Amino acid sequence: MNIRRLADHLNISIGTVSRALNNRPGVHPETLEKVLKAATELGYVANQSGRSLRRGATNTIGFVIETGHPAHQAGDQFFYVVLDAMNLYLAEQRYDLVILPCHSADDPVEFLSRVIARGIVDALVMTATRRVDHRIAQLAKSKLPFMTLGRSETPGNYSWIDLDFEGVARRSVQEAVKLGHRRIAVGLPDNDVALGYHYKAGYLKGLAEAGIPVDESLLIRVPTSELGGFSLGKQVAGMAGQPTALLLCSEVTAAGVYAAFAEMGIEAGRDISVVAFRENPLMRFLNPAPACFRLDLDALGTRLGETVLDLLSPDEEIGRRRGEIVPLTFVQGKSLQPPRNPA
Amino acid sequence: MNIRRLADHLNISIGTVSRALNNRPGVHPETLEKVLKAATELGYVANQSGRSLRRGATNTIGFVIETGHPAHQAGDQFFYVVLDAMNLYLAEQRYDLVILPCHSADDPVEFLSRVIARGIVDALVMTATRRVDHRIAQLAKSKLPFMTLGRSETPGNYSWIDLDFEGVARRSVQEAVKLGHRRIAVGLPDNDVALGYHYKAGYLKGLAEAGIPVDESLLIRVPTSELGGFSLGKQVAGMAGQPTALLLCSEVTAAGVYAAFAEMGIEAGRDISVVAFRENPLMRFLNPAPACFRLDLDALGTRLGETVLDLLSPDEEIGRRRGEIVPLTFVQGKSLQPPRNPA
DNA sequence: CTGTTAGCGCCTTCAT
DNA sequence: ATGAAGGCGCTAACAG
Repeated sequence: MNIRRLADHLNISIGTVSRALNNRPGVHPETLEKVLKAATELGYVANQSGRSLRRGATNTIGFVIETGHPAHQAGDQFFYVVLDAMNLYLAEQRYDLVILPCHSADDPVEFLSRVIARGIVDALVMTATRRVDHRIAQLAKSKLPFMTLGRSETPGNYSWIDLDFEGVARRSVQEAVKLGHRRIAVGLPDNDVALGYHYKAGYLKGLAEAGIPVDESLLIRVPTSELGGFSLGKQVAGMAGQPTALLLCSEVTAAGVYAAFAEMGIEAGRDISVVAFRENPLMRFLNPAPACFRLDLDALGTRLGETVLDLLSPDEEIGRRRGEIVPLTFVQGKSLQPPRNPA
Repeated sequence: MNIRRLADHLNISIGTVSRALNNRPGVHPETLEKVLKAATELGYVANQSGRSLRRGATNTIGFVIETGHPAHQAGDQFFYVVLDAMNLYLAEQRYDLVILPCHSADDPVEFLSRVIARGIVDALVMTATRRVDHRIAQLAKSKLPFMTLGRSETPGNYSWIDLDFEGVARRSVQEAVKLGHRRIAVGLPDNDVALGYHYKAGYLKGLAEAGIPVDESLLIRVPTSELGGFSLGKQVAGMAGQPTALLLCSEVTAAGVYAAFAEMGIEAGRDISVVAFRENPLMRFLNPAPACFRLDLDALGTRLGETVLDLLSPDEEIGRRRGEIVPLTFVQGKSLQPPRNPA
């Protein structure tokens, strides 16, 4: 079923049918109704290729994920919830959302070249942003509008939304210090992902404010995974001058840390305080409950949708590229308690 | 950059350029080389809309997910690993993979109508299959080839791949019975998802083989989530005639069950034996280690890719629709031990 | 308000 | 081995 057959069926021209279907002005109300009715009955939906070719736009937003990247194996439903809310918003604005998976054996930059050149989307949302991100340089050269979830230091004409990793780290230090902690360890990602740098910056700022000197041995880099968390827990608990608190920049590592502690007979809070990152359903099942930070995933998804569509606005002010930092709320938990021998 | 500009740049016709780029026979080797070189240099990639419109095919496979559906919030990296392997295979066959997310406020059937009619993919992989699945009826009416991950009872001309839920349940019963268990409870999904029926069938078969009468109160339906598992654990532990073993058809519920047991001072294996479903990284951190089943996600992803491309084969035998059940391997764990008071 | 028509980028058939 | 030209389905500009 194409527009010609639909038009023939109605004995009118394809031009009128097209106008009717696209809500263009200047169609007789009666004709409009007839067209819409017939389209529904015959199950007509405009062919995307024809429309895109003609319009030079696809009305589709691409969400790029790297299926091999640890940020996406983070486990819980983070992306599902965010995507759901984002998709809902985009649908209201008559945009489609497709997820473009870049597999682990592919080069992310080449992958993007193809996406850009083939013109399958009008704008992109990038994830797993690195501090220095070649994909951003690549996109900046093209004319395809894009935004990133996560800041990068690579310049370019794009918008971004980032979680307040720096604020979370700083607040975590403050909460620990308030209870008397002075030897505070931190688990950081072992790759170039941007959030690691911001988290570290917040940690350092927090220490500086409290007048605590930095001990490099307390900055521990591990893979962002359960296993990484396990290793982190073992390392921290086995250190010569055992820290009294441990801060985490990822929720998946928390389970690993708890498991390592369990094996060693260490209890979070009582022996070593733990501040996790994002509150998630799994945390409900860690005992004692981890102190962590709450994030409205639904609002984040909607905001992503708004921001990416703003990129396409002809209005210069709306279309202006902008950055936005999403705050998280501290949630008290039994994993954070005064140290046994306050300094 | 389009094919015309590339052709002009080379001072040859677009027909020749197209032939060269598509590996068609009858292009002078020298010309071929020149074209490929220029295409790389100028960053030319065929526009997808133009190509699709002309060819009537997109060289793209769609993977449909429902972002609001519990099957996808299952937590761990199941889909990421499967998608990565599938994508890799498809890329080798020069196909692209896109993920099409159907959001929770959308009607899955309407969503598919749009996907079908707009012609954005050549074939679909469906997930979260229901026992009675309207989407399958819908797709069967269309001419779009598709396959499902998970069987359904809805008829249609499609291929499917399913995990051996029935075999897993039956084997779980056998292992429990072998150790002396007779009161064996089972956690089932509280919705129409197909796997629940197969798991139940295997459970019943296992009981029948062991000559154990069915006690309906031991079939417990809970949401497929950590919280559902938590509720399940509480129910099982609190029952009048407490079961000595509990079988799970989903890995996410395991964490919840363990948490519920922990709160009640019950230890898996010692007090109530537990057989979980799929072995995953998180299980590493449940204590005592759950008995479960191993699945090669990588192989599953590749197999999905092969199966979906087979649908498009002009060779009648290769293109034949077929069903395939993927076996899982039993992995012993300390959560499965003889009951304290063997029957 | 409606009909006609050009052309988006590409591939393929036909002619050379 | 290459060039020329039609047409996939659609929308927008123009003519009526």
